[in-house]
Amino acid sequence: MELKCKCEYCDLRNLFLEMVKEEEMLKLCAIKEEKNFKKGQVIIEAGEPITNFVYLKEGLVKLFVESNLGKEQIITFAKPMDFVSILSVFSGDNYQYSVTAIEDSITCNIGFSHIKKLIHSNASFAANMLSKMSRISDKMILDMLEVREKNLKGRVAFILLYFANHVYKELDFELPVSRKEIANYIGMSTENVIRTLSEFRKHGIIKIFGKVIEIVELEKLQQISRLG
Amino acid sequence: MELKCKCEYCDLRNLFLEMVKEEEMLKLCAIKEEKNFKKGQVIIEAGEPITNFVYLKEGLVKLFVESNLGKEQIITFAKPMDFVSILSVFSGDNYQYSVTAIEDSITCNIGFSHIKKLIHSNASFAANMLSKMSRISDKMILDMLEVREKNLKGRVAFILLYFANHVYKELDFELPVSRKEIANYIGMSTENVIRTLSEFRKHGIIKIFGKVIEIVELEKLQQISRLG
DNA sequence: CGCGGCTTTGATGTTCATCAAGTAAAGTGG
DNA sequence: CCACTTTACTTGATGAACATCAAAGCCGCG
Repeated sequence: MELKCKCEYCDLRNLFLEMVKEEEMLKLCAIKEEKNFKKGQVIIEAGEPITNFVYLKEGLVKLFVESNLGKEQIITFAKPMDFVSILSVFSGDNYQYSVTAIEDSITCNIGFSHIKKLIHSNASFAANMLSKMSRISDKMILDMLEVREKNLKGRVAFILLYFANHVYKELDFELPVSRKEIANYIGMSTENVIRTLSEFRKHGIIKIFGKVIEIVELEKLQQISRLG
Repeated sequence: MELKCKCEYCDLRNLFLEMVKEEEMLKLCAIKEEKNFKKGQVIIEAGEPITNFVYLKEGLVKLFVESNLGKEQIITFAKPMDFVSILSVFSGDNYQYSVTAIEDSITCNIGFSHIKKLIHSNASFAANMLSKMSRISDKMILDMLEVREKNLKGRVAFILLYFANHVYKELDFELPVSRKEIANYIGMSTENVIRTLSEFRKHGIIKIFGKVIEIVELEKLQQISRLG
């Protein structure tokens, strides 16, 4: 059988567009645009008008806003198959959050007007979107609450476990973020993030080779995250 | 003209069900159930299976979760016309958050299966829901971030202004929440919330009569909230 | 009336931010 | 490729912000 469109085999299709008929799919496939971003490049700038519906196909990104005094507040990280733009996409005309690649990334962009049309004409698609959005917003809120109730050590342990368990699925990985970015995510100072990492190292809980982290005592780290 | 259903004049209808046709409306009207809750009563318990789609018609409620150690973490407050159940409603089979009345409240409940049917058959309704949900989740997240970047005084000022500006629209109002609940919302200790209120009082920024608060120096309070 | 929860204030200690200073790493222009 | 600049990282010292503990008054409620 001839492959009419690469999208047919794209995981994103299964995750987000499963409710779309063949015919629609081909149309979207023709319209969609893939974009490459180098580590550090801006994908979406808060305040910009929403023109595209953006998925992350490969890589890793951070969502953040700037606080009153220009300090970056990281809301969450997103992996492939996570949304990138979806949260504010339906809420207004402008993006509420900025998105930046923290690893080389590829996005799949679909003109927003097309998605809008789809939603207004295909109830199953809309329902599906609703449920996905709901799950994502739930998760983000629960995550923020979980982080908030922890102390410094607990928060640092939490983010290490996040990368180990949910992103890389290895105990040995290269941190895609700077110490400062960790600080901006967990809401603590950079110095104290570093101090805590050093402390974990001194106690033999982790090993540090620059950006590379190896979790040695997983259970201890989990315990710190739970109780902290 | 004969009034077939009280819902025709309900504000909720305009806000949430505007996309529904007359015929559907009458059906929902017959199905819907209004419930009264006294201050303090539980409306939704986290973990319960989702059976109803719940709006707040009158009153004031708090949404919260229990942290690991049984400590209440308040996520947000909801006024009439705000959602109550909508956030987790589409994300899974169980409520993720608990909801309790902090003032005498009336909810309008619609069996969830009916809403589901509507969403799957009426794309405009689904699209409308999507946009409302998106706005709410955006607002909640931005609020949480805003609170997080403030210090103790800034946070207390923020919540006073929230009640004054968004809930009661008066500078003189009765706090519907205990000091402890304020603490659980802004993520600080009860004692320090009290201390801060006392300090505001000593500085002539507010007056306190038990639960009743009068904001005297609005601009100062706004300044504290901004800079804090 | 008396009990338990809410409120208030003070005293104390911990946690964390900030400041300072130095090293390492990474980008930049010649 | 090297000097230069900038940015990231690290550690220590200090002080501020905040939690916690303790004790007492208050209020509502059975």
